[in-house]
Amino acid sequence: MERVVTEKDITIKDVAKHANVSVATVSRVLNGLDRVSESTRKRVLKVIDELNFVPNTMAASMVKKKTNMLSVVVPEIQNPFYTAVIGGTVEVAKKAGFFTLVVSTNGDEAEEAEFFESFLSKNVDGIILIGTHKEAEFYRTIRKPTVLVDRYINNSGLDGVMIDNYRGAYEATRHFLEYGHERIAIIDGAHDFNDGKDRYWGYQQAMVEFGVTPDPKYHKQGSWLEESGYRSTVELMQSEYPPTAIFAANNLICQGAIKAFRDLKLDIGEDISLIGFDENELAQFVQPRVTVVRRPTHEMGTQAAEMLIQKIKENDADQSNPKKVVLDVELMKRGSVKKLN
Amino acid sequence: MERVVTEKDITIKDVAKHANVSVATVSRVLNGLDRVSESTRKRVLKVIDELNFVPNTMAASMVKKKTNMLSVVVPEIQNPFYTAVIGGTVEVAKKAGFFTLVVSTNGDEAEEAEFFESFLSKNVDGIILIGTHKEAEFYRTIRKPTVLVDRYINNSGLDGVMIDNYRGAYEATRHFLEYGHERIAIIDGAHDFNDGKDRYWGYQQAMVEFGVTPDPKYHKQGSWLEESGYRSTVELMQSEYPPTAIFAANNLICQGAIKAFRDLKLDIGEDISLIGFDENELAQFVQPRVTVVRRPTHEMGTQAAEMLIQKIKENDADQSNPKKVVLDVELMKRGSVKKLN
DNA sequence: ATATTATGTAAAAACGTTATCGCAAAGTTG
DNA sequence: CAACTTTGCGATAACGTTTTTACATAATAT
Repeated sequence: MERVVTEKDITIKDVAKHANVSVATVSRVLNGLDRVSESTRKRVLKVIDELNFVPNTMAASMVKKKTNMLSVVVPEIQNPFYTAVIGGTVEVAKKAGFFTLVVSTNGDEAEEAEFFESFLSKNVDGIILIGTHKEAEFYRTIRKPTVLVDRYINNSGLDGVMIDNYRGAYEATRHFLEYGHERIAIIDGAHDFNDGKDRYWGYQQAMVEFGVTPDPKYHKQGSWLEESGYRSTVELMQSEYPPTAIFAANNLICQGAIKAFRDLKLDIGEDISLIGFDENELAQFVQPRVTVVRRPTHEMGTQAAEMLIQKIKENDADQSNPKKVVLDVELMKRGSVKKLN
Repeated sequence: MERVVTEKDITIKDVAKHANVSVATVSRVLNGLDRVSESTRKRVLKVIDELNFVPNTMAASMVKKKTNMLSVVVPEIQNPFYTAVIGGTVEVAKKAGFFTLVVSTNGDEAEEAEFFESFLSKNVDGIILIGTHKEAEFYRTIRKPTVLVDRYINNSGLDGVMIDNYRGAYEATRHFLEYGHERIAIIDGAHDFNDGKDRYWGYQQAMVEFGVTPDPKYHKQGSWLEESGYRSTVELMQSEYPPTAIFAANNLICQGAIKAFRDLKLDIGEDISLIGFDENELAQFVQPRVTVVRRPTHEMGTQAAEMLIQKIKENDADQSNPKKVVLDVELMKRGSVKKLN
């Protein structure tokens, strides 16, 4: 049986032998930091090409203690918000010569922990993390340059790129109020992280400022998923005093609400006013389109990657003085809010 | 300044020293293949815990020549079809003890090639690939267990998990024909890969079988993106003899068509009949919902991962006898096709 | 009691690189 | 032309594991 010689068997030693130089020299031409005469450089390069040699980066990074890999850890790879963030980080990482590994934890603390125990977390040069763990303790044990995205954990000691959730919700609610709404409902999920809390808080603040007392029956708290948004919307609209306006605190809840209105035969912008948080497919589809709080998803990814790479270059895993960046949100006014005054 | 001792400095040697055993013994308890007396096992384990030792998997895999990592390479991480496949592979990979690295090539041949030159491709135990390259030559140089998904490249020598694109398109078209349609249009993109070709082919076959000659003006070939689907739909509907039915050959094109109908104020299932390929958000939203050809996206991922892991275990990078699995598609009949007869 | 086999462990050689020394040969200075 | 500097390269020690070989000691068989 004929045996095919695969490239992986060829090492730097073979190259050295064929080129009549030492392995050190081959390594030098490979990395190009040290001076090598032009003639030997050419010769070595030629042999490398002939033998189809590809260096074993694993061995290299063992001694260099660098892998040129980042990883970005997200709760859910199917959510467009997260893929947008991923897109951003991959983009800048690549420019800086880093490869990006994507890990999805399914929002499960155990899976997240498992990742940090694994091969990856140890050999990656840095981590971009949209965390699932709630306690700061977990984050403090991370011994790697790390940047949190979206959800910031107080006392985690880590850098973070966030958006102003408070202001986003505040602006949305104020928009309702300025258009004369008072029976304004908010649909959100668990307040496990700051983002959720802040959105609720922003909503409340705006209400209070306009002299409207937030009514608990207009706060529907379920999960952050579409189905929950659907159910909450139906309940609200079928209650005795249905709201005239609904703030859907994330993209999936908003989609649920839109579907509910479709099934309840309620016209958005007419029978009911709606503002969503984050862009989503349906918000852009229905007529009139739905006003949403937009955040710079892609930019969150690029920002985080830039900060992380900076940290890596400075060899900085220091957790004593975390840097936080807050990006701005924007209220995309479209036709889903009816003017009552 | 107080110096924090980080875990990464602790090696198997330290453990050995503290436990009064040799490094070999520590390795043995770590891997558990060799017999170690219960007492020393306990002792070593205790030290490992105390010192917070975590083995450097990089070093390990260098000698083992195994990393327990797979990678899945997709053209576009934002497309839900691909994320579904990813979800499937990650699921079974994890069960088998493999970590999955996700790489997105943006449908760019150069980026794909770059990946195969990089660290990852060399140190991963196997690859699941939704390829971007068109020539078989590229695939024949891959010296790793690899399974192609969705797009099969003839003569690549690689295993593949595909679906029956031909039959999917055939069934869709036949459905139109059986409901009395004759002016049936197809909107697709470039025929770069088999999937696209086969879908067009299936459409044509059905037409011919029903004695309807496919009219070239009803074949709109643009890109596979939403915008192109939108434009093609508008052109078709504004032409002199608009079709009564449209087959949108992928998820994005279908979304484009739905948006076009909205803007043209055409009622789906009434003014125009529509069948899409692949599930999508809008197809499930509009009323009536849109009939689509459904393929088992998640299962494509799980199947591929199973085949790959099998191959890895058998240490099989043989390209002489590729195994192909073709999964079945299903026509999800909903309300978007009007009966004309 | 002796020969045989099983058990538990240590020592050392890999794995494929890079980094540190060190030493010739060639180039530069005064 | 002697005394330095460069320049170019080879030897070799890391890096942190696993694997192989070898060798005691304990258990079992005859």
